[in-house]
Amino acid sequence: MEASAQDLTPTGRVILGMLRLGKRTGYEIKQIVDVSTRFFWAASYGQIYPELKRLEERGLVGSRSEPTGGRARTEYRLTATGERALDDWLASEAEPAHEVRDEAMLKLFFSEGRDTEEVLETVRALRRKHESVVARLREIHPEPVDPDPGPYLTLEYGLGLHDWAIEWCKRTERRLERRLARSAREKARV
Amino acid sequence: MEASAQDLTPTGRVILGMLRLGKRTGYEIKQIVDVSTRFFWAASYGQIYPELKRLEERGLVGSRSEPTGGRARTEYRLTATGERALDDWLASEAEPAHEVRDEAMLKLFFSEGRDTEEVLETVRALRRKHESVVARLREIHPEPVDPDPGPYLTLEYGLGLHDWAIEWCKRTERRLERRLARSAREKARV
DNA sequence: TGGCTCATGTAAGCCGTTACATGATTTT
DNA sequence: AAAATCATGTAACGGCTTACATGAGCCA
Repeated sequence: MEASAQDLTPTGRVILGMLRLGKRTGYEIKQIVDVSTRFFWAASYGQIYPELKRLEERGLVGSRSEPTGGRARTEYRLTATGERALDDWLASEAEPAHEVRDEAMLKLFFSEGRDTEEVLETVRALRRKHESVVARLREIHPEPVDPDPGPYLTLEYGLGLHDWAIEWCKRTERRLERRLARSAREKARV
Repeated sequence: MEASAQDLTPTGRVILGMLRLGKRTGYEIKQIVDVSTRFFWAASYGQIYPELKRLEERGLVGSRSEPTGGRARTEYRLTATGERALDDWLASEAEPAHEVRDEAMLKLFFSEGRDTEEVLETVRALRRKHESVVARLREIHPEPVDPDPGPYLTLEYGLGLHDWAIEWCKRTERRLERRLARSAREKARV
């Protein structure tokens, strides 16, 4: 039985993809993940190093010791099997995983009856969060040009999505501010 | 030492929140999560039942056996301490967790050089996915009216967000279709 | 009477983060 | 000389999903 796309672990996918993009060491993979896919797919050292070894055992990657002076360093590359597994995964029509954990939304869900001022602070914090993501995304590529699929496409998606979220926050903040002003007026009347 | 908001586990938060909304059994909590928060915060039986027991040990919830005929059934309710923990969490200014795992985006990130037709299929599948989410969200509340924070606010967010994603997919599909037509013309010329 | 819903739980396993440990090289 | 960066790894723990196991009540 051939190793198929379904056998790739989540972190295995990132690793194979990054190796094809020319990354070589576990360290390098982690660095690039942290400024690219981590906005929709993170990976930690605790996953990357063990997974590289497992991928090697399964023949999807090969390794070579390439120290920098006295500093240990292992370069990895895709094998033909690994490349096939990557392509199979990319072409696979299995329902792609999509998970979200958004604590701010969970707070808002349970916010009926809370002080408007407090809720407002939750929304403002959420907006600031999305703004900081947008800022970091803009740093990555200040001048998007490449119309092809690949890193630019997902960057553009991220920018658009977080921009939308910022606008939603602003609208919601205005709504809550009006509520606040209204209840202040009512209080004054009493 | 008082139990503070920081001690609440992720699932613990959902449970306390749902109990305040009037849910009573683990089963009921799971049912409601599956048609509400699960779009931004899921929970499974394997987490809910053990967590209810832990919350009880810590005094944040209380339980009472309330069988339906011969069918075992345990009703839970918030204690004063639990209510305080919930409020503390809602008001806490700790950076709220925000995690995304979007396999479709990961595929697109690694899609440089893939057949345009294949990439197009990935984007179409993504659009269908968002469309099905929007369809399910619309079923929940066909006529949103409530302007207050709470379930309606997050529903509105979900609808807007997934709608935005659908539009992005459509734009991207058109872009890729043009690319496909262009390369078909070029091939014809050769 | 058969299937669905209500209801509770456990066990195995996967996946992941954090913190720790180590040490060389490069930059300031 | 110190701090940052390059580089690799492990251990402990947390959290979650899936599958399994069980059984009562309700409806067609």
